[in-house]
Amino acid sequence: MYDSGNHPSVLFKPGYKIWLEKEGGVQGDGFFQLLEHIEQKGTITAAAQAMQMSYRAAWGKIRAAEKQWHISLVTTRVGGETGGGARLTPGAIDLLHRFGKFRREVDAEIAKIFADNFYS
Amino acid sequence: MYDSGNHPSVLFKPGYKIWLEKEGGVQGDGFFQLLEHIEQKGTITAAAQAMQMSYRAAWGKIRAAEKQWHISLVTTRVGGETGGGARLTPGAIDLLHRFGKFRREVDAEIAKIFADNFYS
DNA sequence: ATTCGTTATGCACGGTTAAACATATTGAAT
DNA sequence: ATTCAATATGTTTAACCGTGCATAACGAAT
Repeated sequence: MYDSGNHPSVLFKPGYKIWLEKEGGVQGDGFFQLLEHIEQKGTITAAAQAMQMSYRAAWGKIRAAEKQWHISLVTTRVGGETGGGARLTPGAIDLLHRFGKFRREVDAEIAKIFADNFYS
Repeated sequence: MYDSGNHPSVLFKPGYKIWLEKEGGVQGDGFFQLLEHIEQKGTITAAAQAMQMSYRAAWGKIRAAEKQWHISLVTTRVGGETGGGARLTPGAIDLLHRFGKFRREVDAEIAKIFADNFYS
């Protein structure tokens, strides 16, 4: 019925999620990907579409992060010939780069640690 | 209103969650703590109380893990003078130790990586 | 046969979170 | 003044998950 004979450690994979916290506010991969898309596309609307989420959801995440973290992350302009647009603040760009590097290094390190403990 | 003047990286803390995956089944800290309590107390009931969860919830987690992972983790006996009891299988003990070490090493490594990227 | 503490399991309820809906508003261009 | 694309919000719906409730079965001891 059960294969308790085999080593249990085999076939397992590590799962994890990382994020940034500050005063109760937490944001992870999804949020920073959203910021990245805003930087590329120039509008929240296009960024939201790229992430397959509603504009409402995207806007809500940004607002929540700014409110909880007490930081300005996205500056917007409304109206005009293009309807409007959005850009990242220098602070957001800095945070984006730091988180990206943090994530990549964590990815590599967790893979290594996991292999050490589960494939030996 | 916003303190975009200050370096945004300051005051942030890293957040994360790690777990083990196998064929869709995932289990993390809570589950392994539960196993640890079962090992110490000898019954699922006592282990559940120690974790402030219902017996129902504890039992459900164990069953789910065994079913999804196709591994026997907890052997139980029902009835008798003590009413019954539960013990960990060798496979569960092995997994418990591996996860514990995995977690401790990840804890240390993430703290280091975070400091490198956010306090520099 | 009765008691007792534990395992075993279905089911119904509630709360938290995410997605969907519905409207305003803005401002350059024509 | 009308159009247009995007920002800006409140409100409502739906889905999911954990928790608790209720009940049954088990087996050694008395």
